[in-house]
Order: sequence, then structure tokens, then C-alpha cells
Amino acid sequence: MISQSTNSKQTEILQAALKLFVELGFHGTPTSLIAKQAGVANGTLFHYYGTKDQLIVALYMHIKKQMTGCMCGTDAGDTVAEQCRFFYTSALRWGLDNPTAFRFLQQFMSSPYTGMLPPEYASESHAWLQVVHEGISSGIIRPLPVELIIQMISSHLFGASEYLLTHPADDPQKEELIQTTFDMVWRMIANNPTNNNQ
Amino acid sequence: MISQSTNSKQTEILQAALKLFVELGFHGTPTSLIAKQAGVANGTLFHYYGTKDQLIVALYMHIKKQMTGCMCGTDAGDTVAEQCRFFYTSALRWGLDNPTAFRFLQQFMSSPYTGMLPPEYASESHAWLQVVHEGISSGIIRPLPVELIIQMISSHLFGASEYLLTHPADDPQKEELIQTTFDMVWRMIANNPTNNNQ
Amino acid sequence: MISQSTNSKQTEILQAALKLFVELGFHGTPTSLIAKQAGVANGTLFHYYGTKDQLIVALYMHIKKQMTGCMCGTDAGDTVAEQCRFFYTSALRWGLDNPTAFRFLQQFMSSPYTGMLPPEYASESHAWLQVVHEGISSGIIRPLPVELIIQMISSHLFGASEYLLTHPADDPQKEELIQTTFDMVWRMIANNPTNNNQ
Amino acid sequence: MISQSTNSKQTEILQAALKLFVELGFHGTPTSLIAKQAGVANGTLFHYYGTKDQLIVALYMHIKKQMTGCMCGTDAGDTVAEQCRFFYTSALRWGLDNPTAFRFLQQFMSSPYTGMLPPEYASESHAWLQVVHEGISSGIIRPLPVELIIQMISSHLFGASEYLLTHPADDPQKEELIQTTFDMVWRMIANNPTNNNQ
DNA sequence: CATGAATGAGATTTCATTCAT
DNA sequence: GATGAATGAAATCTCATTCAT
Repeated sequence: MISQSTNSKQTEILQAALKLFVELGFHGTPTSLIAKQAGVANGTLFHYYGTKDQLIVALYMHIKKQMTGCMCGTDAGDTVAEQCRFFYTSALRWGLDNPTAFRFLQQFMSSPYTGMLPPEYASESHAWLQVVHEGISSGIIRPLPVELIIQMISSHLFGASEYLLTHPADDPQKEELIQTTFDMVWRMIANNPTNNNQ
Repeated sequence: MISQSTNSKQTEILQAALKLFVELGFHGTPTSLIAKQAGVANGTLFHYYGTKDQLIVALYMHIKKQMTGCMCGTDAGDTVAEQCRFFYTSALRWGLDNPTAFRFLQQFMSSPYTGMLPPEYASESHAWLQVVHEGISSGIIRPLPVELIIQMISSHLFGASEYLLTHPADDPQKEELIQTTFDMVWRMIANNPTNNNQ
Repeated sequence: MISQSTNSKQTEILQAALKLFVELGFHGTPTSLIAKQAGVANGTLFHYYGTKDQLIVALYMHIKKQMTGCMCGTDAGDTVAEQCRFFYTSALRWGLDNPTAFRFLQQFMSSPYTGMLPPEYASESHAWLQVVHEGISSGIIRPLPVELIIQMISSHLFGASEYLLTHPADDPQKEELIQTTFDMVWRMIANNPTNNNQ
Repeated sequence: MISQSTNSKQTEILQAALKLFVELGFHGTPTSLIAKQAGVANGTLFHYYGTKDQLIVALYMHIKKQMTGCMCGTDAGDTVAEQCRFFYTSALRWGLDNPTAFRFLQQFMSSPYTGMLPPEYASESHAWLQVVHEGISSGIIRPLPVELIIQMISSHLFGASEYLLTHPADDPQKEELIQTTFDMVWRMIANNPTNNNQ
């Protein structure tokens, strides 16, 4: 299928770009190097993405979609606590499984490229918004500004990933740490952290 | 004073660089623009800092020193909780008072320039290490890995700053939010968060 | 032919570089001027040669190849004396026909760029080595160190070129001087210069 | 004595410049490096020599004077052959004793700086002119153009130095080679090389 | 679609030179 | 005389982007 092979080139480009951007930074990565690593001609990159900036933004959206995608399980659970745990641990596991992609998100978010995002990518995840709202309404989560809570959870996620990526652990240890860090989050935001949890 | 006027050019360069790096990114900021904004000749920048990269690293070290400096109060308090609160709120207030410097730190830390730091800048603050150790020993802080705790506190600081910088508040509100976010941190790490605190 | 037109840009660059380097020196010749004279964009020069230094070395190898090429006649003659005369006069005629290239070789050889030559360009011409060896073995050439003899012939060549280039002469005179200077060489190295010669 | 210490700085500069120019080339040697190696301030170099170019030319004249100086012995001998031998071996010994200075002369002569020499430095040594003239008149030296002969002797000197500098030899061997190479020169230019010689 | 030679604006960096002290 | 911080013109080199094939 033609579109298949076309997609393959696009994918190669994205993969090469991801690896190199994280390794060398946005500036430190010439498009020519991305093309070479992707095994395509210099011009092909521009054929698909028009601009280096557009490639960077497209890569961000691609990765963000992947990350969000893995949080959309249907078995998120019934209670607010269970849902929060599910969202949190899903995201964290994704970060550990895709460390390069994860670092890219970090790099991107503290760069001037954020300004080039289409508006729908600028706002917070809808799923989190909803569950935090529900948690506050039902008195399970402390009555703090929703955006503050989501911001703190988000930062917590970055911190936990950072720690887990830089401190090697085997799988059971890793799993325990994932649960431990969620426990920390939950103590931080829940009214009665010791009930309903674990 | 001679050393004064000499330093003044270096300082002008650092100030201009800080402003521009945060605004335009490391790549987006030509050294020529920094020099122009600093009111010095192009070559003067290289006279003092040798390389653009070295300027970036020097700027980081300069700012880090400032930030650390403002946490070295002698009235940190006696208890572990009080010391933690002092360190946390001092850092957060510094971040709110120096938003540009704060953003610069963020940008720098998620860039490949971290690799160019001299080793003494790579490790954690000694003050935090000590107080967290003491807290764990005395049973006030939960028995988690010290580095994990410090990592999470650090991430919280970034998250809280982010929130406070993007959500304008008047001074009393701001102060309340500072205390609230420390409260969140303390719940996260303390064994009996409701005692001993506030 | 595609390779023809492709080569054409490279050739233009080499020609312009040769002329300018001899006229203005390596340092006195900006790459931008070379590009302008060659009728190509500034970047094209670096597309082909990577570095100014590499261009200089490439130019040397290009010229050296040309010079060596014109000494590879099949009619070099049978006797050692005839072969020496052929090699010597061929090189000298090449120097007179290509004065700019010749001056470039001189300039290059007494510059620090020699250190950047690949090893195969560092050693003496194989043809000279062989004929001198044979001459010594058969008692025609005096029993001196081979490398000394070749060094002296080489210096002699430079001197003769220098003289002929700075003292204009018509073709017959020139031809006579060529033979005269070879005669000097031969007296210098041969056991019985007056036999076997002329 | 004040003029003494002043001269010392000038001398330091010349020595540093000589070493560095030969090592790194004219272009490859920044004036700042010369000053540092000479142990003087950057500006001092310009105080004495005005310009980098002027420094280069001054250095040439300084060295040339030294070289010529050591050929002005009063015991040059009576016959043309003895005088030639004296001039030749003196110059060659000087080159071997001052290899760096010698290389500098080479480098200078095949550079565009020659054009900046005052006219009295452009012409040949008077001593050589005289003795060669006399040699031709008296039938001892072959009736060739004087300038050709001097040019060839000069080239031989360069060649012999090159060989002796790159092929280490102990003192007796060296002395023998010096005599051998003069022997080669003499065969080249004399009518009856085997008489009157050695 | 895909290529990659060619472009040229612009970035970093160098360094001869000046001048106030 | 001697200094060395400061200069800024100019050089080398990079690299996003185009376009003829």
C-alpha cells in the first residue's frame, strides 16, 4: 500500500527527530541529521512537515496523543480514588516505558515552542478535570482550586518519573514505587487519605 | 571603584542574557542581541564568557547561587517542620519575586546544557538533605528514600510556582496559597501531618 | 553529463582558490572571495570541502596529482641519465607552464598545512626513488644517500623554476636554460658527468 | 639601564613570535598569544612594532641580519673556491644551529610579506655576487648567468638544510655531509671541480 | 513522491588594534 | 613606557529551506 510506505517515512522521521532532539536539544539537531538518521533525503522532511518548527510541534502532538491514548482504558474503576490511581499510574508507567518521549515532553513544555500549539493542546486533560471536580463535589478531594490540584499532580508525575528513571529498580520495586508515589499524591489532595485507599 | 565598573559589564551581559533566553529560548537568542541589549560590544561578551555555551552555564550558576543564597536565613526555626516550611516558602517566594530567573532555571534543567555543569552543581542542596535525614530519623517524616522526597519537594516547588505565576493573586491570597501548597507537601511526606504543623 | 556539471562547480572553486591563495596568501584569502570568484554561493564551497583547511589540502592534492601525471610518459628513455633528464625537464616544464600552481606548491610546502596531508602524499615520488637507486647500483650516480640526492634535485628544480619565472626568456633560450640546469644537476650527482650526457 | 630592559621586552617578543610563527604559521598565531608567551601585555607588542605585519617584517630583517652576520668572517680564505666553501658552510651551519629561524626565512620568502620588505633586503647578498663574478672572470666558475648561479646555490642551501634537519646525524657525520653538499655545489658550478677543491 | 545539490542569510567567534589609566 | 579591557570589523561555518530533476 502506498500510504503505508509514506507513513513509514513520516514515522522514521518522527522517531529520528525524537531521539535526536532529546539527545542534542532542538537547536543542536540539524534537520539534515534527522533526515540522515531517518534514512530519507533532506528535502523529504520538508515535504512532510514544511518547517522544522512544524516538525517539532507535530512531534509533540504525536507523542501527547500516544500518552493520552494509554490512559483511556475502560476499566478505570468506579470510585474517584480508583480513577485517580488509574490515571496517575497509567501516565507514570507510560513515562517509564517511553523515557525519551517523556523527556521530550518536558523539553517541549519549557520551550518557546509551546506558543505554537493549537489551542486544544494548550488546556489540561479533560479526564483529570472531570474526576477532580467530582472528587471535590463529593468531599473526597480537598476543596482547593481544581487547576492547582491538577498542576500539582502533573508536577508530581514529572518528579516521580525523573526519580524512577535515574534510580534503576527491578520490576517489583518499580511497581511498589509507583504505588508509593501515588500514595503521596493522594495524601496531598484527599480529605481522608487513609480510608478508601490501598 | 574599579572592580565595580568592571563587574558592571559582566552584570549587564548576564541580565540581558537572562531576559532574552527566557523570552526567545537559547537558540532564538543571538549573542549579538545580548551584547546590544547589554550595551557592550559584541566581542566583550566573548571576552568575559568565551563561548555562548559558557555564558549559559555561567548564568545558571549565577542564578542558582542567588536562589540558594536567599534560603540561608538563620531564623529557619527549630523543628524539622519549621525548617522545611522555611526552606520551601523561601524558595517559592524567591521564584515568585524572580519569575524570569525561575523560568530560566526550568529551561536550563531540561536542556542538554546540564551536562556542562561542574560536578558540585549537579547534586542536591545540602540543607534539604540534612533536614530530611533528621526528619526521617526522628520519625517525623515518612521512611521513604531521601532522594525521592527531595525530588518530589522540588517538583512541587516548580508546580506551585507555575500555578502562582499563571494565576494572578494579590499578596494576602498569594501568601495563603504559599502556605497551602506547603501544607500539601507536608501531608505528602509527614507521618502525622496534622500535628506539629500550622 | 551530470557528473560533468557537478564537477564544474568543484573545479571552479579550486581554480579560484588557486589564483587567490597565490596572490593573497592563505590567510589573506577569505572563503567568501573564493566563492564569489568561482561564481558559486558561499555555502557551496563548504558543501564540497567542509573546511577552508580541507579545501587547501584538497587543492594541494589536486595539483600534485596533475604535476605527477605529466611525468608519466612512456618514452622516458632507456638509460638512467635519459630517465633523469626526462623527469627533471618534465617537472620543470610543468612548473613553467603552470607558474601559479607551482608557486602554490611552494607556499603549501612551507606552511603548517603539510601536517594535514594523508601519509601517501608525504613521501617522495616513487619514480625518482627507483631511477636514483638504479643509478647508484650501476655506478652511474655517485654513492650518496638516496634521499639526499632526491632532496637536492627537488630544491634544484624549485630554484631553476624560480629563476626562469623571474627572468623572462624566449622559447629557445628557455629550452637551453632547462637543459643547462639539468646539466648542473647531473654534474652534481653523476660519477662521470661528461660521458653519457648530451 | 632602562634601554636594556626595554630591549629585553622587544627581544622576548621577537623570540616568542619566531617560535610561534614557525609552529602555527603567520595566520595561526594571534598577537595575543605572542604577547602572552613573551610575558608582556597585549598592547606592548603594538607599542614596539605598530602592526602585526610590521612585526613579521621586523623579525625577518632581524634574522636575516643575524644570518648574514655569521658569514662575515675575516678568514674567508684567498681563493674563490675557499671563499665559496666558507660562505656556503657558514650559512649551512647557521641553519643547522638555528633551525627555527631557518624555517622562518623559508616561510617568509614564500609568503606575500616579501612585498613589504625595504628594497635593500630584496637583492642578493653582496658577498656572493662579488665572489661569483670573480670566479667567472678568472675561469674558475662556469660562464653562466650570475643570478642563476646564486639562485641555485641558495636553493641548494635550503635543500641541504632540509635534509640535515630531518635526518639526525652526530657531529662528525654532520660535518661530513656539510662538506659533501658543498662538493655537490662546487661540481655544479666549477669548471674543474676536482682541482683546487679539498 | 522523493531527492540532494545549491543557496545565502545569519550565527558564533576571532583577533588586530586602540586608549584610558 | 606599559597595560589589558574593550572594541567591532570581518572571517569561518551552519543549516533551514528551495527547486530542478
